[in-house]
Amino acid sequence: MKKFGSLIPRSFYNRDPRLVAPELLGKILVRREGRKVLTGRVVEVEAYLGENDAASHSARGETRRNAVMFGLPGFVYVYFIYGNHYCMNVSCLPKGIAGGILFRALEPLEGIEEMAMARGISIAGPKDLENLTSGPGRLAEAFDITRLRDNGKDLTRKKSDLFIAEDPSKDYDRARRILTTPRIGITKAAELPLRYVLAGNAFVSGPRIRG
DNA sequence: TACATGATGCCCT
DNA sequence: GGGCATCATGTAG
Repeated sequence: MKKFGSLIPRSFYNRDPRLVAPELLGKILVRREGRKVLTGRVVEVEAYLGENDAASHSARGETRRNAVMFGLPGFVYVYFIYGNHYCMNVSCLPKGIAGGILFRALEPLEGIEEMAMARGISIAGPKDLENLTSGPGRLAEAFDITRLRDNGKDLTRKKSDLFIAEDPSKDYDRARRILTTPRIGITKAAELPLRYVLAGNAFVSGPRIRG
């Protein structure tokens, strides 16, 4: 049985992040580590816009750090935050127009032992599994996503060691329900409802959301 | 060159 | 629920 389906094409990302973000839920993030494969289902994302979004890194124009957000859609933007954590985004909209989506939580599927190793924890119970990739810093650490290794990488090439694919289990796709909430951990434009989660999913970060 | 700040997570109460 | 580690980046001087 196939673990992940067809690759998501660049045209998928060549739209407003507010349209791409909810559709990204349920897709599969794939990391190749040599012979091993790590996969996780996207269960929580946040949209970040361009100039009209004060919370976005691209709000004040292009710099060397945020250049990927202004480039072609479907590329990885990784930044380092709070001296401790990496966060992973994918660029949206055509070249020259900023926009992107932050990956906030995954449901780990394959390579759970490798992820736990990367996180420096052991899985002793269901709570440990739920916390494995629940949060932007956590999922980046579990998938060994760093700025040096992954920033600027093309997510739409299957030969890449990092890409996004369809979820082949259609039953899950049918059952999904999407919830929209304000974004987490920001001070500017905090009221905008640009966070998207799969309702009721145990791997969503933050307080439990019933659905 | 210096400094303030942040799209977080962990540990302590 | 709150404090804090820790550093790349951006902006000011």
